[in-house]
Amino acid sequence: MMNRKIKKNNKISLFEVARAAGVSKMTASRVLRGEGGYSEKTRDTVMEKVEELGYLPNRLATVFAGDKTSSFVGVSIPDLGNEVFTQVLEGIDLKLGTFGHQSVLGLTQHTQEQEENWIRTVLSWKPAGLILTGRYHSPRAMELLRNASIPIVEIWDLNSSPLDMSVGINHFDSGFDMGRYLVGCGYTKLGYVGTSHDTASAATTRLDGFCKAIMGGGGNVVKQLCLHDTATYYPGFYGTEQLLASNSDIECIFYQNDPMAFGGLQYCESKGLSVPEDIGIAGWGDLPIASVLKKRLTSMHISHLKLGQTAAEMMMASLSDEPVQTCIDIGFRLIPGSTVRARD
Amino acid sequence: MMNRKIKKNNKISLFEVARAAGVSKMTASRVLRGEGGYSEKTRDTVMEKVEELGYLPNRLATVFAGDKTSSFVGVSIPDLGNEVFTQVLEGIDLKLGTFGHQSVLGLTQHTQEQEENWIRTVLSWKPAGLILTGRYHSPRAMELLRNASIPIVEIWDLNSSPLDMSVGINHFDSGFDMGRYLVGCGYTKLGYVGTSHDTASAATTRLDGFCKAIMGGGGNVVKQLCLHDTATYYPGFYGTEQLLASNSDIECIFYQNDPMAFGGLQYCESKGLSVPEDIGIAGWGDLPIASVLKKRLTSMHISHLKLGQTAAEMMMASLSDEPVQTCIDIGFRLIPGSTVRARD
DNA sequence: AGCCGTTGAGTTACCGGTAACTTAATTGGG
DNA sequence: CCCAATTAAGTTACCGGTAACTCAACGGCT
Repeated sequence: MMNRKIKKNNKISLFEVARAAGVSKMTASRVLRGEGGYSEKTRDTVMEKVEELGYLPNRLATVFAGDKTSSFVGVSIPDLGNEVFTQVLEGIDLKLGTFGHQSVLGLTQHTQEQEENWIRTVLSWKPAGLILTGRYHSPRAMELLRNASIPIVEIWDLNSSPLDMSVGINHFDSGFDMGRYLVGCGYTKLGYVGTSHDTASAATTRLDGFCKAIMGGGGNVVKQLCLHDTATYYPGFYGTEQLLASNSDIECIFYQNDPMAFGGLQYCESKGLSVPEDIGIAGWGDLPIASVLKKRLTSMHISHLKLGQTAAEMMMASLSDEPVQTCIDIGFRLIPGSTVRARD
Repeated sequence: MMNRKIKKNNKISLFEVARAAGVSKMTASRVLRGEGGYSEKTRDTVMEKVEELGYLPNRLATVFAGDKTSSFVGVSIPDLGNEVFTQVLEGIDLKLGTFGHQSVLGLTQHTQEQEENWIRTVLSWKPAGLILTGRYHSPRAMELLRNASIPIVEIWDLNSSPLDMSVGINHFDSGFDMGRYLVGCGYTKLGYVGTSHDTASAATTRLDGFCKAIMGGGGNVVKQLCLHDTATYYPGFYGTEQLLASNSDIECIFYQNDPMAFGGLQYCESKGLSVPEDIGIAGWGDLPIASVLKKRLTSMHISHLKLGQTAAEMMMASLSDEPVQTCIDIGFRLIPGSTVRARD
């Protein structure tokens, strides 16, 4: 460790710079902010000393002094094991970066309790704004958010009456459309494999929409399997095994996302089941892996990166008091693929 | 937008709480920090008012006042498109969270310039420490880091003479071991597909180790393909196509990571090439996708999550002045798999 | 010459906590 | 019963910037 002691030495604050340059703190401050009100000679002297002393501004002081907000944006994401969210996060962070803002990460692990704790903590740092995944928050969190009086973007799950702003897709509709499509393909006995064990989640909303479409189309969602696991490859694999073991008459399976669907595909292949002849497989999210499969995976395309970027843009617009559309639907697009029967 | 105006109203600072409770700011401060030096009655009154007024402490002020560091830890990661890094980041953030610290994210996009800019910005927030991916930083970044006098953990690429602390693996050795293993399988004409176009990267170091082992074993790395793309599925697919188009005699391909290797597998399957009969495929990283493939992918296992957690633990230990091992090797384990020929 | 506007500064106060010190009230021991 | 030790507070100053104000010097114009 090389820390601690040095601290007292390298306390190069604006004052030290100003003294070295033979001016007052205020003048140095003005130079650094390019505010004007100083001669060229003074500016050069100050900048020279800044360089010489290796002065690093203390933004804490700036924010604190001005009683303004920082250039932090708090970003909460359920987890990073799900590629969907990492893409969204990447979109957010890169876009925020272009505006000189930083993301403070919060992994909620799909619990409102963790989210609430994180919100409380991050608010104490006076962030410029918050970007939250999902529309469901604990009552206390809601109160904190309402009192925070900073811009808030709720992403992922489109929210027609957001706390402040919202961008995402209508998950119910996306599930519904997939259901309707599969019904149109002639399937009547469907199954579902996912991991959400929570009514307040987008995946559950998709499932609701899916079921409605199936029922409405005269089909039946024979079994909905919600595993206690993360939504990735292997749970898709063994979830499929479980599903088919108890309900061998299922004709087609809808998965929470593409990695799970891929796990299902692999299970089918390992058991000699042909897709789509013996069983149909439909994913959700249209993730990069789909690009290399020999059969195009039936899925639902969402522009994750764009979603994140849009969230960041809304945040920035709101911070600069530009007019902002409070609710943006990113939309989705069904990828017919060839892992389900062709439509009649 | 519901922001701005309210701000002036809800400026509930410690002073307001203290006044409401009929005590001084200092007493309220003591109560909140549980420092002692107050009666039970006073404590109850203060806590009641805190609750009633919805007081949220301003940590900016605390940090600023004490001239101490915050509970932020800056975490730089090349990108989030690579599952390897998202797992590391998840490990870091979850572990930091248990210590009440937050991650400030920085995506460097594999450039030292971006890293340097991010370091400068994040340092101005007086973070408690920094966790950086990689051992290569720009000269100015190095200077900033040395002067920062906060704990720094360099991860991913093990660094025997780190700035402060380091945790990761020896990439050269991991590449070497893979090379030696493949030579042992009887391969003499090897190929490589990756995306690093940068000498200062762990992937390049792996490739160096790989080449050394192959050469030393009497084999030959016929072609090294470094695409200008992100290291995921599709580049693995078309990279394989390119590689085989120009060098059809290659017997085995080593990939920068598992997703690329999977892309390669898919390419081979699409062309009717049998793996490992016609061509050998070796990945790196042992990512979740490997768990569902019908043939175990030959790869190199690294505990990404543990790497992240260890980094966070080292950081926390250093912050609490506990003795810390400055250099931790997380190690790797070769997964023989069955996508390369069996050893003689 | 006298006046005023502009330029290039400096001064003061403050943001919201906390360290360090002081002070008043209560308790306890000899 | 009085003085010392303890408890439960209050006061002051400060962290590092910046807003808002003040001030001096200069030059151009009538």
